[in-house]
Amino acid sequence: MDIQRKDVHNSDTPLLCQACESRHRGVCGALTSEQLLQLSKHSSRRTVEPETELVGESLQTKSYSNIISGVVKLSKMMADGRQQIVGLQFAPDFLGRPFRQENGVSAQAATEVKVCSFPKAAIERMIREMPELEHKLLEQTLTELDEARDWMLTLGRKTAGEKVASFLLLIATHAFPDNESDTVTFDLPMSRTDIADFLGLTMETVSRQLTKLRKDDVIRIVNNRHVTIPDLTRLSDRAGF
Amino acid sequence: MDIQRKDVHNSDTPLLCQACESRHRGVCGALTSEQLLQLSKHSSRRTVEPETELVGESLQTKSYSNIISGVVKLSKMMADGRQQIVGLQFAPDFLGRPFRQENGVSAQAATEVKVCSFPKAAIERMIREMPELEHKLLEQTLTELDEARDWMLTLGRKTAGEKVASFLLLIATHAFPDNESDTVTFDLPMSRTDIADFLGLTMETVSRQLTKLRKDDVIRIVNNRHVTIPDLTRLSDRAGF
DNA sequence: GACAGTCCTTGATTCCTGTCAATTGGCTTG
DNA sequence: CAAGCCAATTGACAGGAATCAAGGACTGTC
Repeated sequence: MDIQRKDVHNSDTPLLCQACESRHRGVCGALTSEQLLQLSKHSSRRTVEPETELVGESLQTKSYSNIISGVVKLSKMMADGRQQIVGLQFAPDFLGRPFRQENGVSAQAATEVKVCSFPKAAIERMIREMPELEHKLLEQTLTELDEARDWMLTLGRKTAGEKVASFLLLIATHAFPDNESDTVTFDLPMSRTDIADFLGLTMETVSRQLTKLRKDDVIRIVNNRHVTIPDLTRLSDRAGF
Repeated sequence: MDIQRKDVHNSDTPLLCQACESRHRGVCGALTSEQLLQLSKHSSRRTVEPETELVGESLQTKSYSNIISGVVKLSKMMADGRQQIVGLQFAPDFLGRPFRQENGVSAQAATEVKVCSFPKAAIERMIREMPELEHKLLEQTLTELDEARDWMLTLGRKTAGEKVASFLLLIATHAFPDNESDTVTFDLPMSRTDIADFLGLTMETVSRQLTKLRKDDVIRIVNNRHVTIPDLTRLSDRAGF
C-alpha cells in the first residue's frame, strides 16, 4: 500500500498525516516528512467507543498513541475499589509511558476517541535518533506535571463547591482553548460518577453542587450533559481564585 | 581560579564534581568531563537553612539547581492563604522548571539543604547541545509525574489515617531507598503543619492520627521528630494497600 | 405508548474532619 | 532552675461531605 503522494506543498508527507488534525500541534510536529512517512507505515488510526480501555494499569503496552480527538481519562484504583481519576487528556496529547513497562495508571476513553497508534519499538527508536521528538515529549510531560500539581491543590484544599466549579472551568478552557468571549457552551465529556472520581467526591455531592451553581445562575444545564456558562469570571470566583 | 586537577582516574573532572554526592545519579551523570568543567566554572554550592525560599512562585528564576542533600518542599498557595504542598524533592533531584518563566510553585528547604546551582542560560544551552541531558530530565520529569499521580490518589480517596500512614511510608522509602530490613528509623523532615499541608488535612488531625498509630504500636515517636517503624508491612496496611 | 434500564437528583441521617480553645511538652535563654 | 516561647497534643463542639434510601428524568425497545 502506498500512501505517499506528490503535492506542491507537502511533497513527501504521508496522506494520512496531511489530513491529521494533530499533525503540527502534537509530537509529530517534530518529525520531518521522511520520518513521518516511515512512521506512518506502521501507524494505524482507529475510533473507539466511550469506556474503551486504551492502556491497562499493569499490562505492558506494545504501542503508543496520539489523541486525534476526544477526551481520555487516566485513573488509578485501590484494592478495595476506590477510584481516582488522575488526569484528563485531550488532542493532541501523547498517550503512553515511555521507558517503563508498567505505569500504574489505566487510560480509558471518556468520550468517543480517535487515536493514531504506533508500535512501541518504532517510537522508542525514533526518540533515540531524534532529539526534537524527545524535546516535545519533555515539554508535554512538564505541562502534565504542572497540571497534576494544580489539581493536587484542588484535591487537597478546596471545598466541594470549589472543586465542581474548578472542574467546569477546566473543561471550558480545554474544550475551547482560544475562546474570546466570556460565555461558553459545551457538552460534559463524562458522567457524574466520573466527575466525582476526578474530584475526590461522591456522585451525590457533585450533583448537589451542580444544582447549587444552577440555582445561582452561574451555569445552565440541559439534558444532564449540555452546559452553558454565561460568565466565566463568575465561575472562576466560585472555583476559589 | 583553577579547580581542575590531573588525576589518574578522573583526568579532567572538576574537583568540585569529583566530590559531589550526586555526580552520577543526577542529571550531571549525562555530562562528559569536559562539559562538567565548563559548567562548574559557573556553578556554586551552598548550604541553606530550613524554610529558605529556593524558587519563588511567580518570580522568574535565573538559576537551576541540583539537590545534593536534604529535602525540598514544593508548594502552592491560594489567594486566601490555604496551602498545599505538591511534592517533596530529595537528592539528586533537579530543581527548576525548564522552558518557562513562571511555574506556579514555590520551593522551600524543608530541612537543611545543600544545592549546586547553575545559571539558567548555561543549562538551557547545554540542554540544546546535549540530548543525553534532556533525556535525563525527561526521565526525572516522568518519575515526578508518576509520583504526583500517586499522591493524587492519596489526596482524593484516602482517609486521614491512611494519608498519615502513606506519608510515613513515603519518607521511610525515600530516606532509605535501599533498606533491606523491615524496621526503619528516621527523622521527619518537616513539622506537623507541613505534613498537614502535604496531606490536605489540618495539623490537629495529623497529630491525632499519629497518636493513634503510636497507640497501636505501628510507629514509635521520640521528640516529635524521631520516628521508628518496627514493621513496614503493618504500616503499609494502614496506608490502604 | 407502556415498560425497563440507566443516570441523575433529592432527602434524611451519620460520621469524619475542621474549628476553636486549653494544656502539655520540649527547647532556649537568662 | 525558672521563665518564656513555640510546637504539638488533647478536648469539646460544629459543620460539611458521605452514606443510605427514594424518587424523577431521559433513552431505547417492543
